[in-house]
Amino acid sequence: MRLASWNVNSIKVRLPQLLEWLAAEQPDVVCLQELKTEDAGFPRAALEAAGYSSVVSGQKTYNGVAILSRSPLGEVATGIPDFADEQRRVIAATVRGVRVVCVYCPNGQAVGSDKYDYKLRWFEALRGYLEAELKAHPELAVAGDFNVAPEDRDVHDPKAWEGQVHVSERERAAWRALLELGLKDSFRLFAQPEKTFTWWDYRMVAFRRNAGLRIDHILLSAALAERCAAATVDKEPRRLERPSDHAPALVELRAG
DNA sequence: ATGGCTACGATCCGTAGA
Repeated sequence: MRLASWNVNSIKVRLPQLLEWLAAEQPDVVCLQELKTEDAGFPRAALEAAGYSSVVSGQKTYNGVAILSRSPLGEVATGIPDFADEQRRVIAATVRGVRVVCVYCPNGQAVGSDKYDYKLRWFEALRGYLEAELKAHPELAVAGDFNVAPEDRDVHDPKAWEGQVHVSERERAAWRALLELGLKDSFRLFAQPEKTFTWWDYRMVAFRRNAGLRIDHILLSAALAERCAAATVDKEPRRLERPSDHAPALVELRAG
């Protein structure tokens, strides 16, 4: 099973690129973030025609997540249980026995801001949710835009970013708390090229300078990590005209 | 100099992203 995650930064703007990418890469399951549209505006028919069924938790202007799959999607759930949140950031479904949780974690804006506090509370709620999901579903993948660069090697210029939002100690601790549940950062299961990132600012010709962060991740439970044959980042879509500022992350899972 | 794009929904600029 080929599983991907991509923050598309508007499904309406990126649909042509998404369709081309699906045809080229043939992923089985795709977690999408930042749809920026309500469910009614989601291009369900176009994706169906491309061979993908979808489940969506959309929102106007901000946020919005979806899971696409070439196999049937079951046990669909949205949001984090017991965490009241207007923002559509989480959707989960089961595909071929694998529990897939798609997340768009809060940005946090600036350390010390209200949004930063919300980000930390949100991660704590996510941790509790994933702890329960792991117990119910040993084959668990959590894919999305985490808005955390876990280590300095995930940051193009650690000195410039020191203490900033996305790399601050409390955010990294929140990330490590997810790993402590027994989840593995799939990207780090393999030797990787240095300075592999998943996000580059639209400004400052950041992509051409590879001035990026690795903030989009696919976490795997132990049972899935054992079956993981590859974990990569596909920078190609970021090279296109009018790209998303994020690149897709992918994993290859052997049959269980 | 802390900006610089991009998307959105509302105007002809503000909010948010990261």
